[in-house]
Amino acid sequence: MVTSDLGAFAPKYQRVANDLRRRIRQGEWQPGDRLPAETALAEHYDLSVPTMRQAVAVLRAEGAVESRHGVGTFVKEERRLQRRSRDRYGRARKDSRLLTAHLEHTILSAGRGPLPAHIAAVLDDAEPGDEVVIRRRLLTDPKTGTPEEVGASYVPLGIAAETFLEEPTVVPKAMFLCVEELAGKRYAQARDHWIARLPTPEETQVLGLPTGAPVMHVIHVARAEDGSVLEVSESVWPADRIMLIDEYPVEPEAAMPEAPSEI
Amino acid sequence: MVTSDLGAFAPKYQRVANDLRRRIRQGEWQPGDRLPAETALAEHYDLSVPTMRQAVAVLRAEGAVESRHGVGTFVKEERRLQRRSRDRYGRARKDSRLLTAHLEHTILSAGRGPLPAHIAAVLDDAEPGDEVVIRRRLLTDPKTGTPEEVGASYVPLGIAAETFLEEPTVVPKAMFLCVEELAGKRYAQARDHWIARLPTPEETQVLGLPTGAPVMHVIHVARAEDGSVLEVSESVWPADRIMLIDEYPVEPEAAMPEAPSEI
DNA sequence: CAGTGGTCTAGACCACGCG
DNA sequence: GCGTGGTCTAGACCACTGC
Repeated sequence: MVTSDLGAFAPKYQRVANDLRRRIRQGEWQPGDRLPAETALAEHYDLSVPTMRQAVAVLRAEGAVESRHGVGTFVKEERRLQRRSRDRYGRARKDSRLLTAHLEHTILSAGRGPLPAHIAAVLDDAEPGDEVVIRRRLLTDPKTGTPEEVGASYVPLGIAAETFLEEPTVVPKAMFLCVEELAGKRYAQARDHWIARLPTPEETQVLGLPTGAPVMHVIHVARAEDGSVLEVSESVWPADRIMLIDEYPVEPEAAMPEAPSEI
Repeated sequence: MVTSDLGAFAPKYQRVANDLRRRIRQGEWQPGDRLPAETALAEHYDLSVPTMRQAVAVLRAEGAVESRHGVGTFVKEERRLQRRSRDRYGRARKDSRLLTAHLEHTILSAGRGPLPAHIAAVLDDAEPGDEVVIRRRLLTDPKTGTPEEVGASYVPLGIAAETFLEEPTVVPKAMFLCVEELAGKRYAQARDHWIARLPTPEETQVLGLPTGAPVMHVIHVARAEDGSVLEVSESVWPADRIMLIDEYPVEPEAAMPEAPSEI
């Protein structure tokens, strides 16, 4: 395979961003170290300051560095915490990589409100604007104070109306156990919708994201055996801090080998 | 709940980006429509052209608009194709939302090479640099010519060496069936690792991504009953075109309700 | 106070696609 | 040729932090 001349004619800000990325990976600056000031870097690379800033902005959006206004630009530690999609149901709680137990849970708001359109879009049996109980939460690393996750739960009025789920306090036990008790039904099926995107302005603010940094967004729909929705829960994480894990058995007898596929 | 004054003191380029986003959502410009030229927009919003460009760049990274050099900036259709994480094993092939069957498969390269570090990082039983058979693929929408997915498969030498998997041609049937035949073992367990991030320069080029647009990256590890790796497959999609779906049964008896959790 | 990054301007020049 | 977006420059001014 021929190595392409990728980048030979790339714009300056990209070539410089690539070079900075390489120097960081090679350990020229360690996590926590401050990079030279943008004016100094601009001089070193023989660039104007705005173009140099554009190069640094690339690394900032990637999560490789973090800029603190008035202080400097620092190399970030590359730590992508692993999280299982099904941790919410209590399995694998003993796994040391589990996150949420270490995080501080805050309820941003709780009460009735209209079902957002992006939630209704993944449900066949609900309309945007339907009144539901909405609980918005924020999870923060108590050690660093860093916001790690922002999310919300949507519970049908028939289950949550006039209950403690309308109160803005952390629930006494795992959320799904509360809902099971109130609904009188057991969780039976789940469907997750995983999206990567850029954050909304609100998310940028709440999560303290740098401009251009993407987020991972999961909408989790839980239903009872009879198919009725018990709870919809959505979570948004800064993309550079998370890796979502999904383990499952393969059932080869279900295979239908008719179509060639490289996947 | 009090509506925050978010954006009242936000930078101009953000306020203008928000306004453009709103105008697009309200249908002032339909998908396919061309936005006014940046100079015209700059005049309308009483901004300098560079700042106006910065605002447009936000929408471009979000996937809301697409700029064609020398032509103009156009509103993109919001279509997020749904794809099941486990389609590769032939289930749900009848689902009309399944993607890969409609796509054109191209083998970019096939042959032996070292296991990349980011793949070894999710395996307990392999080291970066281990020699494996690597098949790199590109999936393209034949109607539009748009690249929709770039990816690779990594198969242990013991299975794929001296076989047709080292040839850069599309395999005659589903990949996992080929590997099962060659290995003499059945696929039994799978583990997926889902990451959202900004693309590498190579991915930006191959997928034709605008600057700042994120990608979704999945590493799929398939093992036999005895725990040996049969195949590792990774896929990268432009984030704005995909929603990954994961369905699974909930087993409430596995719950361990000891820890309060809002998730 | 000095140094840093964040925003914004004004304008030059180029590359691209189309008529 | 002309209008478009893509890149780059030079510099101003501000906001934030830490000494």
